[in-house]
Amino acid sequence: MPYKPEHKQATRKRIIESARVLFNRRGVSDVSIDQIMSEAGLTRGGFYHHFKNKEELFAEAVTNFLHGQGAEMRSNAGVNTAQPGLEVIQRMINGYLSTEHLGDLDGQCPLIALPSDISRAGDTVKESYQQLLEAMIGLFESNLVESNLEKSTAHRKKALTLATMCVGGMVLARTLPDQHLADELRNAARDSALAMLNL
Amino acid sequence: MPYKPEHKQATRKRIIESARVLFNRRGVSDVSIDQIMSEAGLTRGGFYHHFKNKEELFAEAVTNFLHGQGAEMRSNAGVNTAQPGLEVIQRMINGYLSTEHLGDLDGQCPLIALPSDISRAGDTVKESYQQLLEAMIGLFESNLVESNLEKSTAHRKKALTLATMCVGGMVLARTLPDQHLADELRNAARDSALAMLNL
DNA sequence: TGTACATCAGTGAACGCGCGTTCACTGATGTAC
DNA sequence: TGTACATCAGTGAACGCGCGTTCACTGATGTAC
Repeated sequence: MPYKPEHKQATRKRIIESARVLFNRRGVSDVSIDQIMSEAGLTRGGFYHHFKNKEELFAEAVTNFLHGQGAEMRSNAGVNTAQPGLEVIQRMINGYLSTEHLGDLDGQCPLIALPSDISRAGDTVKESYQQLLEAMIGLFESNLVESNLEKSTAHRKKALTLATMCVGGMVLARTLPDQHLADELRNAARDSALAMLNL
Repeated sequence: MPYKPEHKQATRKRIIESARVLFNRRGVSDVSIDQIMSEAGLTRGGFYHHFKNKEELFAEAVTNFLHGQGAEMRSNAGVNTAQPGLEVIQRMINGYLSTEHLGDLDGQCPLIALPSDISRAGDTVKESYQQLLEAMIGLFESNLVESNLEKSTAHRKKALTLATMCVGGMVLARTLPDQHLADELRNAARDSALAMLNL
């Protein structure tokens, strides 16, 4: 038997990671399989040994973020390491709406970089995207529950609103040509989100 | 002199309107100039008598919404006809985050349909997009000023946050495959936005 | 330990196709007389 | 009022190009002996 199973696995990961970065930079339609494979140090022909088609790769790229940079963002907010509570939410909001995240074109959350691409993609992609959003909503919701006395339906609504503000603020900030307005909007979203925590 | 000047103007409008609808449905990259011209009842060759290139048409399509359907949305909220005040904002939020707006793929606001396309486009497009967003922020801001006693910096921040919630809520709702979650999120955004008005 | 070999990850030429854009043209129009 | 004509909006064939995908192949690998 030629090559160990890990070898193919590792190549596959490399293609997904290359795709994730290029999609984040230029969108799905404007990045070719040639470019993705080349960025991964491979040639185009090999692509179909790893994926059924471009759409499958797209879904994998979103899922990859969920378990990679996304998990890192949640971990930076203190999930699993810190005491659960509003401080975890606070760190997540500050991180998500930060200047660093806005500037990190390669590492940014796909919720920000690719909403239009995803709304036009197939169900597999959309489900990956939904999982990612649900991870964010879940982080907010569970850390609200532990922290104050509101009813859980109110918590749920608050968690959904916080997710809307985080993603919405960043999507708009990324799109505006006027940097000052972009910052103003992002800061307003962040402050209003933090204000909802009643810290 | 052949044809009246209005004739070319009218054709140009027809092309822009055709583009606006098709872009809304399928995005900019996935709609061809052939399809746009054909939808407008013309053939591809004539396109360059009206526009420098596809990008210029994109910018025009966004601006067209601002003065067309967008103006209609603002007018439905009661701008210029009703007493200025929180009720105008309330109607705008309810309309923007409505089931009707979510279902209106052809007539929807480009802020919702095309954020990713715009973030990758040139400055002309981005400026058209910014004008559209500023119209929304301006509606919120000016109708807050007339209505209560907060400081104007607080009004500005609130207007920016409301715009984030409206656009963010709809962008996310459009992208989620689970209709129930999409509705839940959109309703949460709407309720939280309305709650900021202290009606 | 050394070698022959089966496997299959990766290669790169080729496919048909639709794209954005160009251009020589055509023919409906409004005007000058 | 009727006609000859200049204009230019609109046509459609053609361009080079890069796309997603297919496929016959090649050669590095781990294994069997």
